[in-house]
Amino acid sequence: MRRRKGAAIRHSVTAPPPEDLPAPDPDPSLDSEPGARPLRDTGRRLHGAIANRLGTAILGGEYKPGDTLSSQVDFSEALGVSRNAFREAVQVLTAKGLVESRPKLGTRVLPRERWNLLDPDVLAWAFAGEPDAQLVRSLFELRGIIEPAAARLAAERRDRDDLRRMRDALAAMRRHTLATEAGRTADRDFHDAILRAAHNDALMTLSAGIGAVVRWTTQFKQRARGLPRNPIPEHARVLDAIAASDAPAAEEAMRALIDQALDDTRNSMGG
Amino acid sequence: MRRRKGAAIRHSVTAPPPEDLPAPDPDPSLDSEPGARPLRDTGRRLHGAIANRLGTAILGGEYKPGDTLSSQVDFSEALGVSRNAFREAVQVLTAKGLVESRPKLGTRVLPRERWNLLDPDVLAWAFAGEPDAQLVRSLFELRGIIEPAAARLAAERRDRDDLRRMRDALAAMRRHTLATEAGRTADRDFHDAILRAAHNDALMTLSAGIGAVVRWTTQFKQRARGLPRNPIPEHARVLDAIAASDAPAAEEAMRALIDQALDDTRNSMGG
DNA sequence: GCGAGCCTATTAGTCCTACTATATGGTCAG
DNA sequence: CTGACCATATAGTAGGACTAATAGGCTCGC
Repeated sequence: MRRRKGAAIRHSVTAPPPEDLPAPDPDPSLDSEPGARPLRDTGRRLHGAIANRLGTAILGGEYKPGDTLSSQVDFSEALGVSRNAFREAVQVLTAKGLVESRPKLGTRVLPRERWNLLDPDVLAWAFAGEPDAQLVRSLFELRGIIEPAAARLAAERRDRDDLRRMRDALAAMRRHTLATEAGRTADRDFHDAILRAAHNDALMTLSAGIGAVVRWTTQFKQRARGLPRNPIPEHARVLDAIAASDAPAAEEAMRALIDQALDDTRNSMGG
Repeated sequence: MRRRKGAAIRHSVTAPPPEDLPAPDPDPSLDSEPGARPLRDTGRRLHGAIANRLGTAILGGEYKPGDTLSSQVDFSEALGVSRNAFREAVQVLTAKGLVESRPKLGTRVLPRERWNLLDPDVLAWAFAGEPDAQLVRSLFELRGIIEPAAARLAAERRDRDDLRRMRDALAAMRRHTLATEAGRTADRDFHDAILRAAHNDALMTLSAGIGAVVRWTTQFKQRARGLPRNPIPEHARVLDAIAASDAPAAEEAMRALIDQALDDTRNSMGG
């Protein structure tokens, strides 16, 4: 009886005390009825799964800034997890600036400007539901600021490894197309390689966030229209300029690339 | 019948480590050595204080990427806190990309590129000790990319409130100087107001990080030399351009401002 | 001798329960 | 009306017990 697939959250396999809780949910001892709340699929560790759920709920607007969550006792009980696991999830959200907890006041959702929108997890939560058009626009604008500058720096500082990474990624983009998951990953790798090639730790930190944006918006474009435009030539132009150490050309090529992507995204979102 | 705790002793009132006495830890062998470490001053809540301590230790190079921390049982015991509080601190660090925990492997410090360097807390930890010159350079480079672009956008989009915030901040900078804490706060507020005036959520998120950099580096400059240069005229030029909706001038003025700040910082760091 | 696979020891993960600290809001004395 | 104080709700901390995952050693078959 060791292997209990995904169903049971309770650890105690021995029969729980019969009357210790009213338990509206039929605490599945052996039936894997996920009707209530899976809660495990969202992440491997339990507190991570809870953080994911809360995070997507907040980013999805289910809880708005200023709202107060149910008390930790009630909420953890409602989820069927220990208060401990729930608290650790809250710590994660707190660390990302989404909520704030104080005794007697409870746990409240912070105003948007406190959110760490560029945190990879937060971005993933933001794109878990329908992406907010306003947010996508903001992120593209940020890309339009960061990436051309990064391309310029990359043209000045790239080393052999940087170029290899970029070439590999571009080749992978050619092989698979952006219609495939592998292709989108390659696209993200390409942009990531450029950020790395700038040899700037602060920029590299943004890579995770920008990579997420690249990936999600690309997927979104694909879903909306057929194959918008072939993005390979634009990418190749950026690569060539960086390989040639032509900083102004690299910056300009990257700007063109992003403008095109923004244009396609705008069309597919009707904005 | 596993939990038969009925006979548990009713929490003896004899407090084990009472208040004023710092409770000389019997065995300060492992990770914490001097018994007189308050551990509460670093943050209001205990797990926050632990996170601060660990974060500064990691950012300060005390633990290097790949290192494994002592086991949670040992470490929490060495700190004299419950494993619970310690675990919550670890969750915070995990959320910021500093460490990763897995059973049997323990808690390991992640490679630098996984760190959320732009997280305000992480930046604070980075500047808690001697700032790494390389990191400061990276952050200034990022400022040089972000802030001129933000100033350009601000010139196009600023509203009445934005201008008021900027004017107030500049006035406060004039009143107090950068030699005072209030003056540095005003400096940060000025830059923050510009980021806000760009009306871009993603940029606003960077405001917290950039604000921290502004503040810390300014303080550092002050400590190193007397009064380097009067930065007010440069700031005023930026404000004027934004007020006049002159986007190119705003961008250029901001670029000049940052170049000057970078120059001063470089001189004071000998880099 | 050597590799596949079981075994074990270690460590994080989860749960439970009880208690403390903090902040709000209402109450009562002055 | 005002201020101090108490009641209450909620997060914070503690410590103990059990579970799950897994690296590394050990056994055993080949």
